[in-house]
Amino acid sequence: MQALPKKAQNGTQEDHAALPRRATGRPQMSDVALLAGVSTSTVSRALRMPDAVSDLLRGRIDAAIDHLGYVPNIVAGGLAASRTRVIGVIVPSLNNSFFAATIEAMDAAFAPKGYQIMLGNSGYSLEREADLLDSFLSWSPSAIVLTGRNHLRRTLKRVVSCDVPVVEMWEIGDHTLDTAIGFSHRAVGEMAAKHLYARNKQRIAFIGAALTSDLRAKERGAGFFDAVRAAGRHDVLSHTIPERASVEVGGAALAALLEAHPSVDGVFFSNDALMLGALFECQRVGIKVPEQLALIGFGDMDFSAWSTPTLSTIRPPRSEIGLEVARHLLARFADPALGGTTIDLGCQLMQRQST
Amino acid sequence: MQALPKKAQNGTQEDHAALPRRATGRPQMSDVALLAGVSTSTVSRALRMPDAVSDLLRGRIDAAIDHLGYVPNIVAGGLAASRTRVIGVIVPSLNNSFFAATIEAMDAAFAPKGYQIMLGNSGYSLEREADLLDSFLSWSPSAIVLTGRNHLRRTLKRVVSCDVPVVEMWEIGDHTLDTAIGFSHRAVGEMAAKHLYARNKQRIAFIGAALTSDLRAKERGAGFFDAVRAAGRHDVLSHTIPERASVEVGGAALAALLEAHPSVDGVFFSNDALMLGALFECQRVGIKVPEQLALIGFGDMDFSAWSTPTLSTIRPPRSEIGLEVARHLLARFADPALGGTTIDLGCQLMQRQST
DNA sequence: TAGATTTATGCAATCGCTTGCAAGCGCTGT
DNA sequence: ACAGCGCTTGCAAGCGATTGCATAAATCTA
Repeated sequence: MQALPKKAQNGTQEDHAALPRRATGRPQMSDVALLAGVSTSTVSRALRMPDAVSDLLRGRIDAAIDHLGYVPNIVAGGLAASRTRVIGVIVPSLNNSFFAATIEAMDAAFAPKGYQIMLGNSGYSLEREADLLDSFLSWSPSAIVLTGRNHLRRTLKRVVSCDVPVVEMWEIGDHTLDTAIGFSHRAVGEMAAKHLYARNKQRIAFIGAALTSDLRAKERGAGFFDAVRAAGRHDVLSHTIPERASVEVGGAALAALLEAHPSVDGVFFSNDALMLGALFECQRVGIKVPEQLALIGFGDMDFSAWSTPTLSTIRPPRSEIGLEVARHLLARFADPALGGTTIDLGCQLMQRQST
Repeated sequence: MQALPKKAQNGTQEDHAALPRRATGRPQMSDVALLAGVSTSTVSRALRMPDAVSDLLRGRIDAAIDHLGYVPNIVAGGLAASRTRVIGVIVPSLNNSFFAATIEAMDAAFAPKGYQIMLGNSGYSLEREADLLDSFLSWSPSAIVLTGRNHLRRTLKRVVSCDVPVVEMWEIGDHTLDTAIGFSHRAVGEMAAKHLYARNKQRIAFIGAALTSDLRAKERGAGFFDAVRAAGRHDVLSHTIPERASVEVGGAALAALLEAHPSVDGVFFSNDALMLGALFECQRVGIKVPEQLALIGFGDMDFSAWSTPTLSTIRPPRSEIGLEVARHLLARFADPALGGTTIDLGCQLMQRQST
């Protein structure tokens, strides 16, 4: 395809000669080298490891680069180096502001170092996660970041056979695939239950959404029940729904819970959105919060601190996770010996008016 | 592949010879070719244009591919073809659920066709947008998707000089860089004002956040004022704040507006989050919604349909935009003659209890 | 049945950069 | 004066695919 679209005069000086088969039209490293009077290897080094090149040449090269407006071809570089500065990140959802904050923070830390996040959305499906992983690996990424500790066998297999740094985020536990950065969801559930008891609530319950796919939410529920049992109560009250957590389903879930167990006086929600829906339901039917019913959630979403009443919740280290993942990986690229660590960033109880 | 980490037997037959300098350890196209008894060009064609290859060979190739678990090296392919199946998408924010929904939809449409979205977060900065564009272009993407119609000169320059399909989303207008898919924010503002008047409100106002950077929100405000003036009112009431829209700032903004203009009886918010904050403020100080004060927002966020009272809002075609962008681009890859269109997806007034 | 087309393959030349290796250079110590 | 050392630099061989062109085989005229 020569004629119309592109032009491609990347030849040495005469552009009458046989045109190259393809061309990007942009200046390339050899142009920079020519202009600076050095070889391409030196240009490459000036870019990759600046202090391996003398000040004199580095100056000439830099000048040539911005004279030409040279932008390296990352794809060519990636092929030659057989790895790209891509970080494959797989999250279960984008709509969920938890992960959005984590990704923003991660990206903010990676971008200045020249690493590009490649985002994948598994939709809480482990199958899809495995597929995404495969397609990410074909980019020869510098690292892979997965959400949670639960993966398909083939995911694990691929990941170990590919010898690429992997970090699991947003959840920690005993075993570790490689590196885990997050917090214990079980501890979150326990914290919620203990807090409700501390606020003198007697019959406390758990409302969870989409627990079959959102295993971290399920863990929070399990931690909650552990604490209930540890307190000597044996009636484990809960209402769970198959739908994804949202304000919409929160109200109905609360209504259903109260219908089944009218004496409940405190509720822990697997997610703040559910709790907000429940708060609206309380306003609708005239339940006093927190006097009649105490509410505590998870996530510390935007609205929780500013609703009427304000909502108690447990705040996960959303951006901290992203930042820490980036930090860890960056350190590891510099020194591959690192890795295999588990970092617990903990969670914070935000006590507000609803409890 | 067998031997543990890397091994690299991509030689012709004897692997005792000097090992290659580097190797990925994964099987490559030549392995597939060898096993299927064809040349690599045939394998490549079987992958790229299946019906250019005979059924017999295609069968053998497919078998070889999944026998070896071959995954093509996208980077090598990208270099050879001088373009990758990457779509560079730049949005102003990820936390904002508007764009998250658009991206999810776009990704869902692109992924099955083998295109990978590369996401960039400009943080509402045009400078950063331009930088991101540069770094995306060095990936030789198949297309670039930008948010909005407002860009730096150098962004435009780069984009035209690179001869890559570009679509601007979430906003349309008269001029078009290449293709625009979205809706008119001015029309949204007008719709809001007209609706408030239709509900018999007399003194209506606009509350906007971060209008200097969020030019689409500003447009919505401008459309609102247009309609106010068209209705013969000349006191254009508004309160704007520099912070980004959030539930937090919505309450304070409403309080400030009412302090300055106590007679206001209807408010249009540049964003639903602001409106929710204002609703909480109303609950706090005992303002009756909609009797004393009507509220209408923009975005139709998760909570708007389920709050107490439910909130009127104007719903943008969030996922529709993503889907349409993907559709357009996919069609265009097949037939490069397309392009230069503007698609207005419109917005929908969701009338609820707050007006 | 020979000649003209139309497929279906393979050959080999790239795509634009990275990097192992070796050569060049200016010093130092003896 | 020269071997030895460290630091820069260039040479050239890849990295693993894609694809223009040529060729072989199959199909279609006349």
